[in-house]
Amino acid sequence: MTDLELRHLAAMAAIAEEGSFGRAAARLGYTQSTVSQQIAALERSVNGPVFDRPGGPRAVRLTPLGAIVLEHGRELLAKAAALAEAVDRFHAGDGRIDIGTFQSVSTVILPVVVRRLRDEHPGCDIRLSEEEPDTPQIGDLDLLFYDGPLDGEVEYVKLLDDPYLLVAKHGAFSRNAVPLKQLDGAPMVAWPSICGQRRMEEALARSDTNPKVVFRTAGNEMLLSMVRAGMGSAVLPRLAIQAAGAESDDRLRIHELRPALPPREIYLHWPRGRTQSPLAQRAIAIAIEVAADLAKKK
Amino acid sequence: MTDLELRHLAAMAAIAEEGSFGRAAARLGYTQSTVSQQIAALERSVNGPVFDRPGGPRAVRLTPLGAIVLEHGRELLAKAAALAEAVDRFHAGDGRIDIGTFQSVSTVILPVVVRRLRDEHPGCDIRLSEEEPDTPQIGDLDLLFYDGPLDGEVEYVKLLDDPYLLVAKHGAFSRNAVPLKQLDGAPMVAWPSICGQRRMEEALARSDTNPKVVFRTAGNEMLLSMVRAGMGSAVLPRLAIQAAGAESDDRLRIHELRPALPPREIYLHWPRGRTQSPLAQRAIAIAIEVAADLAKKK
DNA sequence: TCGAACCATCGCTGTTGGCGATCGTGTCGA
DNA sequence: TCGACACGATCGCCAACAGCGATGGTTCGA
Repeated sequence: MTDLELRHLAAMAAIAEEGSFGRAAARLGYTQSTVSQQIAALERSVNGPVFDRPGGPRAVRLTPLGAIVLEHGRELLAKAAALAEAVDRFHAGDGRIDIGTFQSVSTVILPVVVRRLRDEHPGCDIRLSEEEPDTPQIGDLDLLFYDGPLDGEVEYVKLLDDPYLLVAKHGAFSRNAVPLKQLDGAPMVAWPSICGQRRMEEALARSDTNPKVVFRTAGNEMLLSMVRAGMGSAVLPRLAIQAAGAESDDRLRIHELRPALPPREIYLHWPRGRTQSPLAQRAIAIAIEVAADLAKKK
Repeated sequence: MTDLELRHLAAMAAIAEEGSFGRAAARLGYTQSTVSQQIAALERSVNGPVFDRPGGPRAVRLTPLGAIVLEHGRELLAKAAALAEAVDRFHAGDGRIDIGTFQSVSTVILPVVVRRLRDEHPGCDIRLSEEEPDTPQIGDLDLLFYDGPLDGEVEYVKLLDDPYLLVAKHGAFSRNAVPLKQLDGAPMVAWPSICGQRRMEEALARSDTNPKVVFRTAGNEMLLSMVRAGMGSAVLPRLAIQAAGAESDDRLRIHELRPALPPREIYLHWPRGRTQSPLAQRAIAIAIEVAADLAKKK
């Protein structure tokens, strides 16, 4: 079964269409004798003749066995062509890519990356999944955004530093730059304490600043509403603030912190030692570009 | 596209299932180095790695490209297996056969042949076609029954001689053997004058015997009804008489003719120079057997 | 009867498929 | 930390084979 060769089937199909070994050979770029031997080999492997050769200038003709072989053979050739085309598409950058992200990490970067990827490769199949917050694992993902470097079988790049800023109700703080200490005991709304959020709060604590967190949610809109309502202020990464449109809201004011907190770092991870698809490689490149643009625009 | 080989895909599938080049090699009956080279060749033809080799005792793993190749590859292998199975079935005698017959030629033989063929090969696809009476051609048929040998690109065997007998109303003729001359001017019912029928009537004429044909039809039942009704007698081949059940009808009597007319000869034809399917070969053999049995039973 | 258009076959050659042996490498246990 | 594995990659070798050109055998048509 595995001793039949696609080459032979292709020759057979060509002969069936041309009606002659010689013309088929010319079409395929072979010699007549080669094609003759190919068919002989094919006939050996199906254990019977596939063409009747009437002799003389009359066209060869499929035998009943030949009809069966060719019928299936054409399907095989079609599948082989489909495979070749799929491989070409893959190399051209189409295909599937699985991207993971944790919570709201990169609500700004990821959408831009996805859009540019779709623009470049309209046929590609981009799958996003928001991972559970407790187990940062690459798993079967091609790419994973996370606010910090991960351990294990991964490689990564730091995409950018995302500085923490204070969002407060307009008038709550008079200066543009707010001393950290001023937040000690102050009412705050915040993200759930996972990952980077926990690191940030630990950094606050190391500066003897312990705000009173009165509400936690992962929803940025909700947080800003709470700030506007006077529940408290919020310490958020700049990208999250921009994405939520807090800058253009007159009721809110963005302050820097003094001293500045260590910024949230957004990392892009991918499995180490695994061959990346061209699509994934492109996605990494795009993500780095987009991050660089964001960092430049400050 | 045509440079990929089923062998390589089979190796790839085995590796994907075994998780190791070596185990796959053992399963396929190859050496590890051979399998390694097969995959190398495959990777050359798809222009990229299909497995990541982590090194050490860890299992190899499909790359994204490999996943695509294997996905299509499995289909290819399945198609190849289907081809092999179809070929096997063909050699076992299943398959399609087109049988042609002219008018009522072999109303006895053909049904028996078909029944035995179906019994031997329940999966076979037997197609019968009754041809137009004016153009005896083999065309694309595998087998053709005809009452006489045909010219052209055919081979044939004579299956049997089918003697012409006289069917008359009981009491119309006193003797068992009726002299031909007695039919001269006598009323007769007969088949349409085609093929063997015309030959038979010409033989009558050569003996200066010109019956008066009062009715023609290809329907044997109809003919016998006419005979019973006293319209005339009928000269028919023995097989047709037996098939119509005239022998067991008290109102009818079967007579021999003196001298006997040259018998109807039933021939089986098949295209010359074309390879026959095993099924067709078997059908020919069966037809010859059946005809011999009929001739023996007289 | 010859020529033309076929396919089969033969000898040859460069390539390749498969093998055994060896090497490099990563993992895991002592 | 360091061998002892368990892998796949690679090398050299040999037999097999694919493809080629030339030749031969058939069949049909002029």
